[in-house]
Amino acid sequence: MPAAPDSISQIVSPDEIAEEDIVERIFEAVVEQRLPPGTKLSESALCLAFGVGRMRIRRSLLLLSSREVVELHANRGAYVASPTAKQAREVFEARLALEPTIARLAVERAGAEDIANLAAHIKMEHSAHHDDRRLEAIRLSGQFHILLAQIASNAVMLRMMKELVTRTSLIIGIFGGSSVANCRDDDHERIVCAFEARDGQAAADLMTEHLRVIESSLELGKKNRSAVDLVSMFARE
Amino acid sequence: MPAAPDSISQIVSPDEIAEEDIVERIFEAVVEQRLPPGTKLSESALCLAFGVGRMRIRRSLLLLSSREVVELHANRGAYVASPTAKQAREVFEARLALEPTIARLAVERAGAEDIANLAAHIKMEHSAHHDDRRLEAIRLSGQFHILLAQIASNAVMLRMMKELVTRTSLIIGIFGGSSVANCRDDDHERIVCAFEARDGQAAADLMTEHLRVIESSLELGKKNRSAVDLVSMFARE
DNA sequence: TCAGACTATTTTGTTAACAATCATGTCAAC
DNA sequence: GTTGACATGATTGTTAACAAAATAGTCTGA
Repeated sequence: MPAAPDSISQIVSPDEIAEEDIVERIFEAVVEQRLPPGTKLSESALCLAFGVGRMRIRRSLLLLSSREVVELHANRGAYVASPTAKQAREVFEARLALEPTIARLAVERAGAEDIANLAAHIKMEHSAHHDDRRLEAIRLSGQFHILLAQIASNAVMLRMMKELVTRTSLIIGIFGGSSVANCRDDDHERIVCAFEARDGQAAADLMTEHLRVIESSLELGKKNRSAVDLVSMFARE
Repeated sequence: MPAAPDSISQIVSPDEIAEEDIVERIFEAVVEQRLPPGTKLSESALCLAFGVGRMRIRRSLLLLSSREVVELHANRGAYVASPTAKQAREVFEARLALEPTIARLAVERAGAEDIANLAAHIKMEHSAHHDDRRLEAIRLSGQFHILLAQIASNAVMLRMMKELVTRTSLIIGIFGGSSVANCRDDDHERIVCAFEARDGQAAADLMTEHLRVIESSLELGKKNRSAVDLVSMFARE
């Protein structure tokens, strides 16, 4: 019998973490490239890490796999996904279909506060980039695109974008040539300028160009990493 | 010791159904409106229906909820989702962002066989509509949009479209005025004509118009069905 | 020294029993 | 007769033990 059932209206019990949060946390870790492609995600380790039972971890991994951020191999466990070149092209094709529209909608619907947030975000990106805080820079770079989807106020597209941004981090981890950072924040700045000018079409066009630049900076059609990599690595000529 | 481990390369054991198949089956049932919004999906019933254990049903329901086709209420079970008007607008906004691009890509990539399949599909739609096989007509109508995504050869967008088409069926079930069938198959026919003319831009434009017509035929901004419905239903004026 | 088979341990997958919550129906009191 | 509390039944959520698979390690034999 509960002593004081006064305001138990907290949605979740305070000491337990929901699987949605676990999914979100792993998404973040992948975006920041703290979890590189192919990393094994053993159940026991995750149980320890999050302090929850195996069932909850199992459900979280299933959700992650349904978003194609982790691969589930039967009887062998869960691994951070390693997108193929084909999948990489598909992800960018989807982003090119979605994000210009998102940018246009976001411009139409942005309030003064939203634009202020965007400006502040750009500043944070700049300073992170300037101070060589690489992890933070990567995280903010992805977050910018999420922020646009939030301003566009469309939950469906927001969810899609979270998945696509996360997978893009994996793609950059695999196919990103050594020099490639993530997004050039100059591009982001120009997009914010389009916001301040209230020019939706310009924002959409800039976004299209931005995505094209990122994709073309990748070395698709090259290594697959792992199996094939070894073959070519030791090929004699 | 296996007697003949010769070609056990069947991916799944033959007598057991995978949760992916269960998800697919329920998707189909929702598309065909055999599972109306709000239908309770009790675990025991589904266990009986698919002849599998509770765990697999549980996982399937989790996957379905992550696609927003079923709602999971804690301690109360799973129900077929009842999209709100807001969600309906978001779904159509996402479709308007994705499907014109999909149509254009599909035209670019369609082989002779694909176009033949599309023509055959239109015929089936016509005959189903003519013979008043309503269930079949609805199913084919949604299938047309999936077929385009398949021809576009983009797994990411194909998965998104399966979700959006399924949710659209729920939306039509709730907000579709009495007269609204699903898609007018004339629209589909015109899109196939654009394929035969190899005119990607025309296909994209026709798709945009097609989606706008469907959305505008809905009665959004009206009933929510269920709770609110009762209030207004018994309101004295 | 290396290859192959065998054993042991770890890790994943499944099942079943248990606990908790919610819905239904009943009964008493006003 | 209606409202409230109460008890019962059914359904969901969780835990723990068990089974199966895969990996790692060891040993034997060329």
